[in-house]
Amino acid sequence: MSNTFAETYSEKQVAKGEILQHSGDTQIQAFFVKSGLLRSYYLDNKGKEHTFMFAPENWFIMDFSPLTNIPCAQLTIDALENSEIYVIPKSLVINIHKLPEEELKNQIQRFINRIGTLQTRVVMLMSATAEERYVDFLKTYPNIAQRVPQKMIAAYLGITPESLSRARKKISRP
Amino acid sequence: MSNTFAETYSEKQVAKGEILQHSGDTQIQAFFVKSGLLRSYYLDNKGKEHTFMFAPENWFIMDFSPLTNIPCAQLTIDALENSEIYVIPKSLVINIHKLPEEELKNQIQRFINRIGTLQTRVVMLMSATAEERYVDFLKTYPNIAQRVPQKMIAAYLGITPESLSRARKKISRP
DNA sequence: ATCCGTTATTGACATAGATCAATTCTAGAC
DNA sequence: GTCTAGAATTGATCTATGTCAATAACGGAT
Repeated sequence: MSNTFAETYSEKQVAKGEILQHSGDTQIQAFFVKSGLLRSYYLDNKGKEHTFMFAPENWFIMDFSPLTNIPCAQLTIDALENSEIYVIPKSLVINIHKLPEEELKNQIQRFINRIGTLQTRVVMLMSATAEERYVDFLKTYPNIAQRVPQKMIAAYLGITPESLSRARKKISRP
Repeated sequence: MSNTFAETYSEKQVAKGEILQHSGDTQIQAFFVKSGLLRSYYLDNKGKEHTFMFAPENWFIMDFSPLTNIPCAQLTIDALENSEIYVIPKSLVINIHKLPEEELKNQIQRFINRIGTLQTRVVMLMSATAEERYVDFLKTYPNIAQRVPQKMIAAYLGITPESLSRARKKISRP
């Protein structure tokens, strides 16, 4: 990150299990993961957790909905490992046109990448079976699969832990 | 749109059924719908169409994947109605930092809105039943439901036309 | 208005994945 | 090391949604 950018964020250590943002919060921030692993998830009205994304080293994570016409955060963000993070104020995300040109370009590219990732995710959720989605997940996030509990991967794929267990079994000895 | 912005796009009339971008294209553009209705969809390896999005008046539509590390377009974009559109070159999407400040802010907000919309879509696909997703669709896009064939709505919701037909029946007389 | 091809509906049946319940496994606390 | 709570696996069902097939309803072209 550029120096100018660095002036505006704050550094923070978070312990495994710590919650950085609650669903319903109106104050929101973005988080950049220097080391460790964060996660965002959606808690549905039946009390079920749905993993929205994992953020390992060098990833940004934030809930964009409060920047649109939705008033408060839909997602909860927590730490799956002890992590070193940068906390980036919302104003810096909204007013990125005030960033130095280099950082502005980076931020725009990050937006585009996020849109691309979500596009692929939507397409996968609509067209692929649970097993195919799991294989795709392994390919896309090879280093994450070992670091998070399987039930959270299942919650990312939109299936139950039981179904994921069966899919894994089927893949290991087909 | 600002005048400066206007210098760079071209206007175009497209007839219903016309294809503006094929999956596999390496040359990509963004389209702004002045009047009419465009659609983007993903064709899976079983030959099934999955509606990615609808773009009625005043919407932008484009396939972002070729702006990430994916080399060519994953989506096909076509016209569901005779439409008047602006064709926006890729360079203008990538180099938005060269836009006048006002238009830059608008474009950033559009990116954020798109991310927010996709976030909600992913959450819905993972946590809601087919019927719930349909009800949500009607609420979110009330004016589109009447204008597009139901099979395309089904393809947007990730269900079959048959299932949508049954869901509709159930809603009309529960 | 009439045709014809596409779209929507309906029914019967199949299946992926969910749910519930019972073990087994594992990692952290002591 | 041993305990213990949560995580993962496995088995037996259940259910939402898909598939296949047949009919009905549109809607554009002539």
